[in-house]
Amino acid sequence: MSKKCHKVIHWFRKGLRLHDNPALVEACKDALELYPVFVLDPWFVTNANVGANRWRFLAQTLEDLDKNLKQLNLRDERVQVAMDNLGVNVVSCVSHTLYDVHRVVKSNGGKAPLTYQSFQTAASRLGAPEQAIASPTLQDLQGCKTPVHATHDNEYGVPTLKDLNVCMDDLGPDLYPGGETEALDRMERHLKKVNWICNFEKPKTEPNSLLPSTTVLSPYLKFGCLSARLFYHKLIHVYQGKKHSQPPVSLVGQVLWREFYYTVAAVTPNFDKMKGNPVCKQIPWQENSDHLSAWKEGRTGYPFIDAIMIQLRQEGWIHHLARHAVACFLTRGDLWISWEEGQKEFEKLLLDADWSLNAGNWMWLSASAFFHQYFRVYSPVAFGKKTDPNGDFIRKYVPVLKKFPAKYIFEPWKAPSSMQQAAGCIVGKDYPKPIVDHDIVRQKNIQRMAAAYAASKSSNPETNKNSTKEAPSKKRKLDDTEKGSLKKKKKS
DNA sequence: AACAATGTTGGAGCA
DNA sequence: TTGCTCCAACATTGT
Repeated sequence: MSKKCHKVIHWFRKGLRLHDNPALVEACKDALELYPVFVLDPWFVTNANVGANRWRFLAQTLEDLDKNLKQLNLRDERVQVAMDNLGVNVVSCVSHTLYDVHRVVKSNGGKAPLTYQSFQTAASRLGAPEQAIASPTLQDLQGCKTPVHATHDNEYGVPTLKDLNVCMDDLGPDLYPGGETEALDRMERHLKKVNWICNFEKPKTEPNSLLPSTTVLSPYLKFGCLSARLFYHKLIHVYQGKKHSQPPVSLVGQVLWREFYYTVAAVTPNFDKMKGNPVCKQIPWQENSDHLSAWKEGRTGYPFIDAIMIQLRQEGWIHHLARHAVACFLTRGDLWISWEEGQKEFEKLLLDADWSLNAGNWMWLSASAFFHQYFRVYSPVAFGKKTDPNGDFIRKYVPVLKKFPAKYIFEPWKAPSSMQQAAGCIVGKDYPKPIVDHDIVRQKNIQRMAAAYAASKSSNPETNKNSTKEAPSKKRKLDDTEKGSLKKKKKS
């Protein structure tokens, strides 16, 4: 069948794995000589927004990939070869997402789906996602050599963190090692918990547990150490014949959220910016470098927010709802700073930082797109108490506060000074006072959001398809009372 | 055609 | 303790 007559380059870009890698299998079929390469652009090394933990994850992933490729004897022949760029045939395959996202857009009438439901409907018209394919085997590679120079490892081997100029002091504990091997192990460990898989509902998981309450497969999906299609079908297999949760809250639903953001991002210009982004509400955010650095460095004076930001910096992963809390705080909730600033910091520090998801979720949380109920504001005090009334999460990540009693640990500035003294932490000296008064700025910012929404309506009414006539505020009040009475009707 | 219902994930105050 | 209201939105689908 296979005609092993070509010299083939397999360019590893996203799918840093052997399993479910159709382009790699395709390459193996045809290759007399195979050159698997991963390109680390020197420009990228200098300029990319990548923190130490994320560099380490990538280096570990490349090490693991290199090891797995070696097991396929993909580098056992050391032959001098002259590369010939003429007649190179490029094969690229969809395997980073469940679907070809452009087909999903087409299925949605050529428009980006702006709700999860419309995305789901459009995607389901395409049928189930394709099955993941097997890793290439030694059999597949019979008759194929991978010529390398004797100096290969020195010149083209996996770079060390030192090569990458990573600041070793910035590295936190190595909780989530990179690589396909770890990804598959981690997935299998979770798949064994059948009841947990079947009952999983994302909004019910905890943002501030001491151990992650979710799978933490996101970094592996981001780098392609794990195939989304493989995870999807493994989940469907566990569900077979059992009652199980449904999208959007289920685990399959989480993979579909990823797909949703990939789909919208693929056809939306300037998706990672406010200006020139047709789906993004234009909001007059303000700059405040003091507040921004306090947020980044975990010095806002709100222990729940600060603990999350410190966990992010140290460990490179925080729970989805913790992201909600700090994102709301930075933008529409408290600091009124552009979501683009938060996006940059997440991109640098999150192991799972994924362009489409990062931008999409920041727009969601700042009520700039997809989500519009801007009066739903997370309290930096109350939200964390629900799942961690004792404040153990805060005690772990902001240890200066650890001696405060539970009653005050979410708002230490309210503790009597004798208690602050006993705890060995004076607020304003050993731990900052709150940089804003949440109860006050919350009100003010809701008003600002209302104004921004109203402005976008009047300046750009044709984006609203059926707004041929203006909706004056009196009319709006009428709608409100109608809504209220309807709610009552529904209940009775 | 017009209108109703629906949607991952808020919180305070009050009965 | 639970459930409702207020804060006052938008895209999409169903009737």
